[in-house]
Amino acid sequence: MDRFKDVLKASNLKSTHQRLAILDCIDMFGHIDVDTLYEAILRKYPTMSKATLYRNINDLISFHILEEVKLPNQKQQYEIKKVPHIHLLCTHCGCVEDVFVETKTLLDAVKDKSGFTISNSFIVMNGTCELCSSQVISNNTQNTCSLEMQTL
Amino acid sequence: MDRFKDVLKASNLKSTHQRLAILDCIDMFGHIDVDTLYEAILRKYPTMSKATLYRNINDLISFHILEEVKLPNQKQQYEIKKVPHIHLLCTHCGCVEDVFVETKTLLDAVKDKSGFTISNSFIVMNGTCELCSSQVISNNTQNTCSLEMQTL
DNA sequence: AATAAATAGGATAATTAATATCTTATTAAG
DNA sequence: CTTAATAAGATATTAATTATCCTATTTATT
Repeated sequence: MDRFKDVLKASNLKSTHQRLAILDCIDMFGHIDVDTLYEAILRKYPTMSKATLYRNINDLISFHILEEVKLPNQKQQYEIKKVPHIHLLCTHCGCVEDVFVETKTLLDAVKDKSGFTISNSFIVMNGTCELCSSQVISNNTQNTCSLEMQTL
Repeated sequence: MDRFKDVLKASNLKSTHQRLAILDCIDMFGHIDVDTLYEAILRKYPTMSKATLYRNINDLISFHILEEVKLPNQKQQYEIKKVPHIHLLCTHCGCVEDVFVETKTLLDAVKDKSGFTISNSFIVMNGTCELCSSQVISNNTQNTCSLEMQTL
């Protein structure tokens, strides 16, 4: 069940309920900002302090367990660190999708042109997701592609 | 001299000294965060209020004259809006370079795989710039590739 | 299981960042 | 030069983030 226990242990971090809740919740949402995360966690742990949330997010990032996701015109979001991938932000419904596509060709081109040694890339694309495209979206209708959290 | 006067006029925005200073300064630095920008502008306009800076940054963004630049592990930066390009962040000296490389192939691949209609892409790469690569950088030595502002 | 050391959590205060409000000043058009 | 529109500055307010300090929990060891 608690695969994140092992992840924490590997970094010599204690498996507190709060940390596991944070990780499970982020994992479930895929991508989430601090406030939404806090709200969601409060339902399960009404006593969790916001300081604890901020502290843990920062700690988990410094141990490379979490990763920040910076999206244009959006609050900072976080995700479980995984293999490199591209983020797609639907500007209609706000959902964020991951897509795994080969980027080596682009990185090589950039390297050649700039002289930079590239170690990492962060790619975000704006657009319209398949669901939103398939519907005629009225001005005040919004899809909600993002998961609701069922159980923590 | 003041090419930004025309830019402002085109959006029916008044050419105040403050706005021109903000635009000139961002243009000179290329990429800059709010605090550095404020500091730099204070040298020329010691009376400029921070509220004015924030207000103008937001206004200029909404008129697509400025654009936010989100870099990993960095404070939010801003640049003059230009044609789409890739940002390279040197993790040694902190400098940010623009590089103009064809991305259509990647966008098409992402589109095919995801079903998203892509309207915009934001690409940042981390790495080591040419100057830093060419030097043996000791732990506490940092290049300063970023411009110092000479005249505003 | 009980104990103890290390570490993390919670509450709160403090700091920092960003925005809103209101009055005065500046811009730009006539 | 005058005037209407808009922007600036000062300040207050709100929001976001971090620091501090004391208590609680975890985990290794007996």
